[in-house]
Amino acid sequence: MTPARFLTTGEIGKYCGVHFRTVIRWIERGELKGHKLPGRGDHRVQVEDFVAFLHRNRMPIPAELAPIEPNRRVLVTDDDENMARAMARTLTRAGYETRIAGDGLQAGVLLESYRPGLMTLDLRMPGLSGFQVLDFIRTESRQDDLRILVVSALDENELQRAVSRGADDYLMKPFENAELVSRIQGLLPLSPTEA
Amino acid sequence: MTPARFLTTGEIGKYCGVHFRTVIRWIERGELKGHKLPGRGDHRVQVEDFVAFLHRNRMPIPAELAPIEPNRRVLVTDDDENMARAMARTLTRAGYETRIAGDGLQAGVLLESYRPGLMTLDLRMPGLSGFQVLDFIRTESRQDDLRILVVSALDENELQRAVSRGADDYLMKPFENAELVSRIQGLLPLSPTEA
DNA sequence: GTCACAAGTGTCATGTTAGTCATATAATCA
DNA sequence: TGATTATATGACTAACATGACACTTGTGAC
Repeated sequence: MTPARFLTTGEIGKYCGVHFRTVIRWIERGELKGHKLPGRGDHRVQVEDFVAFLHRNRMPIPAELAPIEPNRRVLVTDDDENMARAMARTLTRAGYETRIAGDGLQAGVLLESYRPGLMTLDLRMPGLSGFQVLDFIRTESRQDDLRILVVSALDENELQRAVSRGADDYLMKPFENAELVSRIQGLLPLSPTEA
Repeated sequence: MTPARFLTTGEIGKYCGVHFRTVIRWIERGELKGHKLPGRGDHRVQVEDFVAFLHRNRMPIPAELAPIEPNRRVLVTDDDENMARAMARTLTRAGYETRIAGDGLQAGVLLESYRPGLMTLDLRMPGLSGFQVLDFIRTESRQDDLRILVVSALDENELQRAVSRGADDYLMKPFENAELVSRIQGLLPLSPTEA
């Protein structure tokens, strides 16, 4: 439950690095939507109005006020650029956001900065053992909610082994686009409005 | 709630010894990240962005703006585990904190989660071109203040090229421990109490 | 050396806004 | 309830934005 649906002038002032006196003047000028309470005439601003105000003025939005949108971000890792692009295109059409990582470093950085809800993992990235990757992500990374779909041309035994090491599902190359989408939808469902 | 601290153009001007008019121009030119307030259009800059700006331009950082302990974290990347351990040990003795990344994925994750002030980069990581790494870090990652020390057995020409691609300094293998420490101290100085 | 040029910075004047102070009152907390 | 904190308000002061222009510095051509 969100603790404060409404913000006071003082709170807004702190968020904006501004004196609350200034916030009152913003409200009086109509730049920031708010209302007055009986009594002393305190101002209250709805969080969403404040966020809209911040957005309108290109001001940074504090993380705790940002609306939590469902995670539909997919990180596609594959050193074969064409393959990666094709997968990303398919997923974009299906309603996902995608980023591509062509090597381990990019994958690592994007895992932390892009915070995907799912990553596809090629078990044969150059310089990386896919199993080491799984172990590392499951033990070192703090992303418990990250789904991992292993995509590889290895035989089914290996893929099964990947699942036992921490992958959530697997897909054998070559595969149909529809198959890719359905596997991913199984792991990271989209809400009806997004699909 | 942790409201971000903001600075005005005047405050920044005093910190930098320039007129606030100049600060405004920096912001308009995009060299310093900032945003405007409604009303008069005052600029506000987040402390964190200002510190990054100072770091980028090799300007001294006022102590009161870095209340968080100075960053003395070093990420050692080398696929040769013995080499990595030796470097880490040397740096630990010199007063640094260290983490080791044995492959690109670990390096990427640790770059974002460990937030080192400096990383040593082996130009010959399996599956990674060192130059691609430099490009990627300098363009994609938002860690402007990350120092990169290239450590490699490549010839001097290549190392020079690495510097022109975004590395801050280089060190040829093999090297003496003292040399390693002095290079890193040059890029990421420890305060007297830490040394 | 010097000349021209470009880019960055400081200065000035003007208009507007944001911060400060004092005081009153409501809201919050123990 | 009583004490403390937060907010509102008005008047005043300080700070900032902006445009125009001058000054400084660095660079390259001659």
